[in-house]
Amino acid sequence: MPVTLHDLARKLGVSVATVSRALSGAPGVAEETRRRIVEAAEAMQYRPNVLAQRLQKQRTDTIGFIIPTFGPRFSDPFFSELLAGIGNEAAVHEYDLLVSTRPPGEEEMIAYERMVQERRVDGLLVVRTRRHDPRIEYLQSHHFPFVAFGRCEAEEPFPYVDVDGEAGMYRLTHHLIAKGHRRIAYITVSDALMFSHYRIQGYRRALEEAGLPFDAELIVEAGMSDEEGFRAGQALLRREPPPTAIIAATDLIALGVMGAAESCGVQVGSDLAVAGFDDISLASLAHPPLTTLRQPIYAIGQTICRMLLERILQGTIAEPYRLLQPELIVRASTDFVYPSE
Amino acid sequence: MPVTLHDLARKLGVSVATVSRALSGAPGVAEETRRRIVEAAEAMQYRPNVLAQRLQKQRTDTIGFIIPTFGPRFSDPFFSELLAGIGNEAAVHEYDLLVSTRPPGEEEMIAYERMVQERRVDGLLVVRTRRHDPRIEYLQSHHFPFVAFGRCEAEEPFPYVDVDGEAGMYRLTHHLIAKGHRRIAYITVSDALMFSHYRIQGYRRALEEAGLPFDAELIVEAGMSDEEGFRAGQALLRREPPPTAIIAATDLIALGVMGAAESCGVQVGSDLAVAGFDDISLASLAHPPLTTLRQPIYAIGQTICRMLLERILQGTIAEPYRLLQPELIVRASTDFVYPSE
DNA sequence: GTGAAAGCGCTAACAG
DNA sequence: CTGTTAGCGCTTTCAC
Repeated sequence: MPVTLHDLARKLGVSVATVSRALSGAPGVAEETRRRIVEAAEAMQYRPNVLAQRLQKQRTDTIGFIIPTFGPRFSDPFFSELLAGIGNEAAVHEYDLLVSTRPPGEEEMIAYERMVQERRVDGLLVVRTRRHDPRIEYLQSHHFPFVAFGRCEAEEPFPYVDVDGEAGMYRLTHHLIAKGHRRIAYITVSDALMFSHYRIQGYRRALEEAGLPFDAELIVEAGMSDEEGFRAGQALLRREPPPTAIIAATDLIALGVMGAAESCGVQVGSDLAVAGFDDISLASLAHPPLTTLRQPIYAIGQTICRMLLERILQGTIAEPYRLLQPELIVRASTDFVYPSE
Repeated sequence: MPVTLHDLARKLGVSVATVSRALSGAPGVAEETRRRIVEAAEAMQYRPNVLAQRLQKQRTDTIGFIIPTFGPRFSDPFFSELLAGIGNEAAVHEYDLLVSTRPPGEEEMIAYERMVQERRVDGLLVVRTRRHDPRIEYLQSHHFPFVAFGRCEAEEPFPYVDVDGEAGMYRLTHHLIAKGHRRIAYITVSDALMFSHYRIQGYRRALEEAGLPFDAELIVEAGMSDEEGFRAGQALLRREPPPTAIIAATDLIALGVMGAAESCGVQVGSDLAVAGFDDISLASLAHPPLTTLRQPIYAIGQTICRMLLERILQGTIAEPYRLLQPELIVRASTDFVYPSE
């Protein structure tokens, strides 16, 4: 049986109120009394019952993070780093982090409703936003504190951190054009995902500005895995004539493309340029190393967590809209000049 | 202001006890009364306050998972899949999952003490066990429910799921020997990690049984990242004579080794065999595809979670010690015969 | 400076 | 079958 405030109070011959005050550092306790209480608490190994504290305070001291869609073979190198950033930041502020998945076969919104309506958490982090995002609409309509990683096409503004995928892909495409490429293919993921929507726009803008035709044959949509990238890459390499460069919406997909090139006997880094987005750690170790756009995932995790705590604790966020610029990392997979036709 | 049991009771002219019973499905409520209550609850959008329920029941309905050591650039493709398994299983049983990291600069045990002593969770999942594991000793001494992924050299037995790394590496090494290799190098990680300890033992046993000498020159210790694998691979390839095969303790390391081979102009799949352990999704897409030992990570996550819930709910676990056999997946990185000397 | 007492919202024993 | 009551362990007025 754990020691309670009551036990301590009885032992010391004071009231529970005094003990509570002394331990919480509230004013109005004689220094001498406080000392005695703190000492006894130490000696008796007193630990507050967080459940009781929470019920009384009507706060959970917990933030929530609902992991976006999940299959058995979900594997995202990206995700662990984001979680590390969030988790560490939460821990620093002594907040618990509740992680939830959508149980197999369950509606996604149910997880959100549980969190919000049953008040399991004080605030939520939303990631991988969609253009029209019911989660965000729901949270807004319930005035529930949240911060998103990613923007979305919502009526009301909301606090977010995002990486400027449009600008990033623009610069990357521009880089490829400067290297002499004219047939630049693009592997996109679902346009319903906000980041995907922005990224492909950057690609299109760069083509336009360079006066290059937009060729629907060179656009393929794939799922967000290396396996899917492999398939999409193969499909693109069968085009006639084939592209001389392939941009993938994510590094994971780009790694799949490199596998596909290998399987087709195409040499990445001389016959074909390949580039991705994210700069996962494997990008620099691929053969050849992969050109990509780096986003500071760990720092983003920290930032969205800190912003959410700001919102919860102070009711407002000093700098609620943050758009970060990704850094173009040119590596051997694109660092060669393609001979002009 | 959310609707409480009290509000409902007053509205319906019954007592809170009756409402509580009706909603929880407890016996002893007239069918007609129950119907009225359930209807009203629905209509008024009643949601139980989980904090109050927990305080009263003295259970948190939450399990905890403390993520092992974490740097800013922590990135483990492996980990997201494990978390998916755990999270989905917890959700199915309506348990919350509390994920905690060790805040930067804090002792690891502090996170465990918080969880246990402040009763934030009903049980814990421990992963990446160490030979001598203070976390496990601590949990045992406090009689706190937990299940581990991995064994350890503890006095008292404890429930775990593990993959037989010794047997796996034995079979893999045997496979390489059968392919004609005689100089088989091994990249290990810290021997303090239980899985690492077992894996290298399988390698040694296979060498012994084949009558091959054990050459300390061919063993290198590395950290658990692709970058470290790259460095270790380079070091091994500089040996004189170099190994004809390299086994890495993990796939991530093996991928780094393949990068190193590339950088040294060594052809993996003909000059050099490389193999790993885990079967992460990138293994099959490497160039050439990587031979490895597959462990069913998602299923392991589900299983340790289910076992923990069994322990919490029933006090005991039907099958508390589970040792799974990894599956040897032979791919092109080792699937060639090395000419005998 | 300290104590008594009233809850936070819920469950469960005990009566009726 | 239903209501009354007593907590779960803590914080926080309000008196003294």
